[in-house]
Amino acid sequence: MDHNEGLIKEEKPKKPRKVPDHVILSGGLNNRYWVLEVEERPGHKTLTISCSKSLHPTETCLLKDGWEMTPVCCGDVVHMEGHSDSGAWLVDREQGFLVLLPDSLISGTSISSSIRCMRRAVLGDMFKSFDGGSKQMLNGTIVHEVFQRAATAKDFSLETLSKLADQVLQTISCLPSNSRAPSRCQDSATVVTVTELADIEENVWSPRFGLKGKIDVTARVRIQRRSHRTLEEKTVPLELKTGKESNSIEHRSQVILYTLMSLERYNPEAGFLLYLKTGNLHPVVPTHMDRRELLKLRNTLVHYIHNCVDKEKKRSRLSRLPDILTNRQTCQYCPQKINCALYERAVDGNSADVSEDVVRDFLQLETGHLTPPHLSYFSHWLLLCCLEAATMEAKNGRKRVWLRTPEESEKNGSCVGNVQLSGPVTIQSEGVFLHRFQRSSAVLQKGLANSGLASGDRIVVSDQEGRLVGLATGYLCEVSRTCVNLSKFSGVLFRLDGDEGVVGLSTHLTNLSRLMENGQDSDRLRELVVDLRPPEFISNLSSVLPREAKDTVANILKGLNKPQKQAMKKVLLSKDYTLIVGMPGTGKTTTICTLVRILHACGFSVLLTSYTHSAVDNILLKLKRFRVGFLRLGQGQKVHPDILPYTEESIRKKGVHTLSDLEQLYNKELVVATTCMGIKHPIFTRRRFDFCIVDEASQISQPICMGPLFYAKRFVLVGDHQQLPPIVQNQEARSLGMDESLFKRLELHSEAVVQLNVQYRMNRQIMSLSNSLMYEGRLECGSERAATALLTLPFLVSVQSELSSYSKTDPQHDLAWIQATLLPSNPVCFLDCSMVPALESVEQGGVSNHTEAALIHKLLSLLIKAGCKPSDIGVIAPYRLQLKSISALLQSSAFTGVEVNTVDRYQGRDKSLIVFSFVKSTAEEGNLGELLKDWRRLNVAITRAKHKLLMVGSATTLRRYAPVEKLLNHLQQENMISLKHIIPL
DNA sequence: TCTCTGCGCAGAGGA
Repeated sequence: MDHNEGLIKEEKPKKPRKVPDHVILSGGLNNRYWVLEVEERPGHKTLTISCSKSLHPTETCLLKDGWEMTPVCCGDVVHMEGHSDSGAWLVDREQGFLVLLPDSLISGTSISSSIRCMRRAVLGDMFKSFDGGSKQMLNGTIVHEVFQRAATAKDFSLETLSKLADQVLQTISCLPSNSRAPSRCQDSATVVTVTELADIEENVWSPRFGLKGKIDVTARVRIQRRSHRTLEEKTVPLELKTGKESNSIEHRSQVILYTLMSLERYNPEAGFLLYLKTGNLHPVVPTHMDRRELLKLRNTLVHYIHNCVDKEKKRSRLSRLPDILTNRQTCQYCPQKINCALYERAVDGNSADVSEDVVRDFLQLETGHLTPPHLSYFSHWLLLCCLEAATMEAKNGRKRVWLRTPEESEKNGSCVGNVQLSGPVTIQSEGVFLHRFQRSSAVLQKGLANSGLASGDRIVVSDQEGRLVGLATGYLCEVSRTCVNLSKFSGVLFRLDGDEGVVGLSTHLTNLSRLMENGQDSDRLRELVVDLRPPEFISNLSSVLPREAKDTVANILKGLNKPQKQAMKKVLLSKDYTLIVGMPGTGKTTTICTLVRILHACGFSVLLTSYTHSAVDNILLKLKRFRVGFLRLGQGQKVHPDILPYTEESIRKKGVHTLSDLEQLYNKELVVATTCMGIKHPIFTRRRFDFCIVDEASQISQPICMGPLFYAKRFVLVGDHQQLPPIVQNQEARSLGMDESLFKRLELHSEAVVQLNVQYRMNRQIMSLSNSLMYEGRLECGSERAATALLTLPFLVSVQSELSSYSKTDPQHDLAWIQATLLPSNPVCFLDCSMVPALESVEQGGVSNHTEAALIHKLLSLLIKAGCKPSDIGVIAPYRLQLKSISALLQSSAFTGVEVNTVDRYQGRDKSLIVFSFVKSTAEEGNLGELLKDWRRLNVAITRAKHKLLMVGSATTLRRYAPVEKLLNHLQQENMISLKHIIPL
């Protein structure tokens, strides 16, 4: 018997009985239930659910009349609509809804597109297609814009329309053929008149139904029913259509979904479809059946989106998608064609054997140009991205906007609640509004200044009660100011949440899909990236170097050291790519800047990119000084102030009126700079470059790094794989190689690699640490001056004598170790706290070590007293929580300027003096943590100091980390200082 | 066991 029971348990997919930390459950209107059990019977399904994290008490939910087909699993979160009879919910034909995974908001268009093809809707969620769209779509966008502007101005006269059209686009020939104000809808029984516009492009998030969308027009209407002889005022959604007047299920479904998602805002009973070609207004009055069927579609869609990987024997693999349609007509215009075929072959390469002829022909047509290695590269990275996306989704902070109260969110600094509009809303520029918010008087004393939100942050505006979620998004201009239009809510209390956004990995997947396309750019890149075809070089410089540029180039080269010169030469000779390894302190930025100058002088066009905005701007700031012109693409909010004049936004302000003006703006500069993610810019539909340079390349994941490479004939990757790799959150994805950058992958072709090994940052002793840890002695000092540079401490003598006298009066305290530590002539010190002891403390959200923090505080006080400038000091720790505890001790003004940051954030930067807190110190075995196991992170940490590096940690614990052990073994006796007890000062 | 930067968005029509 026991044996049997064991077997049955094994068969059922075992889901954790415990609810994970990030899941938030609740009862009430916006309830969230956890599914504990699913029992299937013919014709119905019973769920055991609970809205309490303790999973007690439980309730039941009976699904029937088609609802039993809902793909709900144990461990899912669901939302219940309808009512329960003492804990027993019923969802059937007549009543109730079940919303699966309600915190994944699905857009109205996704759902309506799933009516025709569920597979397309799922793929559409994964891959944002790149194709610029059709003429009709462009026309649609323009006409929408014109209509909405005319509606705002309440003027539909032909003159106004054509004026507005001119504003939208200078060259326009397509206007709605019927330009009268479309405000009436008549059928025999009712007359509907639009009386007022409440909003344009209203953004709606509906966590109750798991929906989101943008409503073209929200209108106030007067409904006159002949039979009742009554007048009714209503607010309703209006969906504009510029194409054929089809009144199709898709169009109507969109409207039905809009009425559902705005239920809490104004409870519309109906919505309208407005066809601009004819001016006809079609009422859409949703029935329970309509809503029921659309929510069922939503549930199926969200199920596929969330379960794109499944686990078999602890190994994840891609799940099957809904079947491919065999109706070629529907597929003809599908933008997901290639992804549809790729996915089919990626998941099951042999499926072509069993499928129908039409499908086989389709697969051949779309993917026939690809070899098995290509397909497996695609499916491998697709799996990695799906794994990573799942981890990111679980942590997705956006749902906190509706699941957490503002008070809860304020505690971790991501929110400001209880604010009111104060003062008038002003228009900043076209469609951008400036709002002022103020704490309502009840909570005024708390103030806004020290919330976690800072100017430049993206924020989401919602109402305090959670009825109007995601009303608008915008940027925080100054504390208490934002740019969104909310003038209609003058009496409402708002909350502002920091918006991390939902990035997902759609750029990764889009790039991967692009790599598989059948076309010149993709074919070439596939050959280099996937097939690893060896890069080719030409043999003679004279053929690439224009005669008139020779002198200029020679002049520029003068300032470079030998390996830097080699790098320049290699790039010029390359036909495919060059990899530049920039070891710490070897002047990567200078090298890139010089490279751009040379290429520019030769008349080559250059696409200059990096992963982060700051890295892009660092190069541009240098470039600017050499009078090399460039165009900087990207959000002004993120760009360095000194680079702002070079952005498209700023140049446009000076007057770009015609298409040729725009063309000029995009083509004028040889050098265009942006981040790797910024490649969706329209400039890339036209322009190709001679060279693409990618900085920070060893920190960028392969699918992102290849993005800009599509647009250039040759590329240069700059990085150092001995420093930090791309960050991958999902453990399995990391173990399957997601943290291998393209830089690392291509490095096997050593003929393409140039090493910059001459460094000017560290003095000899500091450099030798890194040399023994990572570079096997290859790193060299560029000058005797750099090699011997020491920290300057003008008042050291007085500090030392103070310490001596303290030692004399208190002989039990031997302070000689501090005196030794302070000496500039002792550039590397490891302060061993094993004996103190200085134990770490593990809290939720991180690890810290208060003793190390206190020690660092003392050391810095003395060093600053001895004359070290606070701005020359950097404090580094691997864990955020430790930074917090150190910063807390450095509050006094004496420390202003000391920069406390993580290893990761210090990459690419340096300071004269660096103090590194290892934090980890534990008596027990195990639980070592990942961060310090990484050789590369340690390498970064010890190569940030120019003149002096102080390390604080417990050698006995740290020896258990292989990289730290190697470091400790290298340290000479005089570098190791063992502390016996806590400092007495 | 905790390191973090990118992103505008959903929808613009066509069968």
